[in-house]
Amino acid sequence: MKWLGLDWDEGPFRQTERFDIYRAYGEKLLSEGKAYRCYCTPEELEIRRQETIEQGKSYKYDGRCRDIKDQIDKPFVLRFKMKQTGTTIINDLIKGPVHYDNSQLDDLIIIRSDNTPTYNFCVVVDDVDMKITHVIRGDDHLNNTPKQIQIYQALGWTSPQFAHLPMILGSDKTRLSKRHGATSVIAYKDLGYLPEALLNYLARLGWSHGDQEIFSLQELIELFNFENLGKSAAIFNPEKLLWLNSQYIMKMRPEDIALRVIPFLKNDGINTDNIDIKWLVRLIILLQERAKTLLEMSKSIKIYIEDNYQIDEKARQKFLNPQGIANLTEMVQELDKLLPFTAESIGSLFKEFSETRGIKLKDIAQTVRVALTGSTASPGLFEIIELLGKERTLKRLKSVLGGIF
RNA sequence: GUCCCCAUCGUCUAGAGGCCGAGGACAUUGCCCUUUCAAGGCAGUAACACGGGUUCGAAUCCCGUUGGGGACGCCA
Repeated sequence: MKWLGLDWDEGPFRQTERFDIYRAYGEKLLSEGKAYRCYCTPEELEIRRQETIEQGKSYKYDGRCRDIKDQIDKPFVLRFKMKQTGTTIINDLIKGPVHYDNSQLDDLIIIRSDNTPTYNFCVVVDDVDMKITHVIRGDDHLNNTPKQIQIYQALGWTSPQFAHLPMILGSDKTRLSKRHGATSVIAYKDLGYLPEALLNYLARLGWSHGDQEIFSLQELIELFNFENLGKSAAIFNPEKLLWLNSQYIMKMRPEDIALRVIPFLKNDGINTDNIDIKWLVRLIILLQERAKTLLEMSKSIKIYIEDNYQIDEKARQKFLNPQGIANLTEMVQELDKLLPFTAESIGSLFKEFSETRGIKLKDIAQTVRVALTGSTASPGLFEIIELLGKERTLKRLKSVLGGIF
């Protein structure tokens, strides 16, 4: 959450540290006759469960220990006495009213035989104890809610407002979980995603504000509401997240990108201590609209920092052929003479070079690009040359020529 | 199986009975720009699951069907 830029006001609270509170509430319900001791063993329950399933019926605890008056000298759990008639209604902020027939709600265990409380009991007690007004959670909890509502009532408390958000599904349409590829939030950090982008993407999943796609955290805080939340599950779409990430990278200040990309460079074995930040920022400006993630950005930067880049084999065959080498040799001489050494003057030189030789600009440009960066794709060549400077440009080009002859 | 939820382009969504011959975004296709790759611009393909109602009029309301998801633990 911290990585996402999210903050919280209280806690965290550990339920394991609050066991006494839950037990006290359990005792209270027991003494008021709203809960009872159940002596059925897990094994017995399992057998009964199997039997009902075999008969094709839905299992529900039959309440056989409800009316045992005397305390028996056997291990027991505390079960909550659910109403058996009538209806429990959730007035959900998102789903609207949801009705449950009380006859299908069974007496759930609130305290285990080892005297520890169960999840469904803990959350209710916590809400009561901490005077929680709104419970907002995934709609996989919707079915627990009617049971919880009855416990709030038994505790003499009006239940909080509920809002059950739709699930986020994986591309296979099953619930997103640790099992299938569902990368954890922090894994996106390592992949070079910006927390702002991920947060934006997640917020837009199941919620909308007209046609707006990009929201700052501040806007999200101001605009987020229950009315514009959707009811149906959404499928996680990595491509759109990637697009959003690239949008954020394009709009971010290059100085800020520099700060965030440095850890990636370090991670790639680059000594970032002697990097000239101003130079790095200039490079980032050129890379900003081409890199979709910080990781991509880092890989691109590496090419301009380290001179031992690899030349793509296909590119070499296509552009560093005999004609290309001849042109490159002449270009090295021209560049060597060039003053001042700026993107503008370099551009003029290239145009003049191609015109006087009757070749296309892109032919010489691509040849130099491949020699200089190892690839047919890069930011504007003249800017790259300027950024590298005369010395390193010539060093790189000569080394390519040297490697061939 | 039982119960609950949900249903608009491949995906995220706009849509609160007439403004919808359904809008935006991602992806995709074509074109433009161009020293490459991007970015950007323009154009295109593409959806109201189906069947009944209600209404002068339904993507919008009701019912059913189908499909999808979730829950059915001495897990959380």
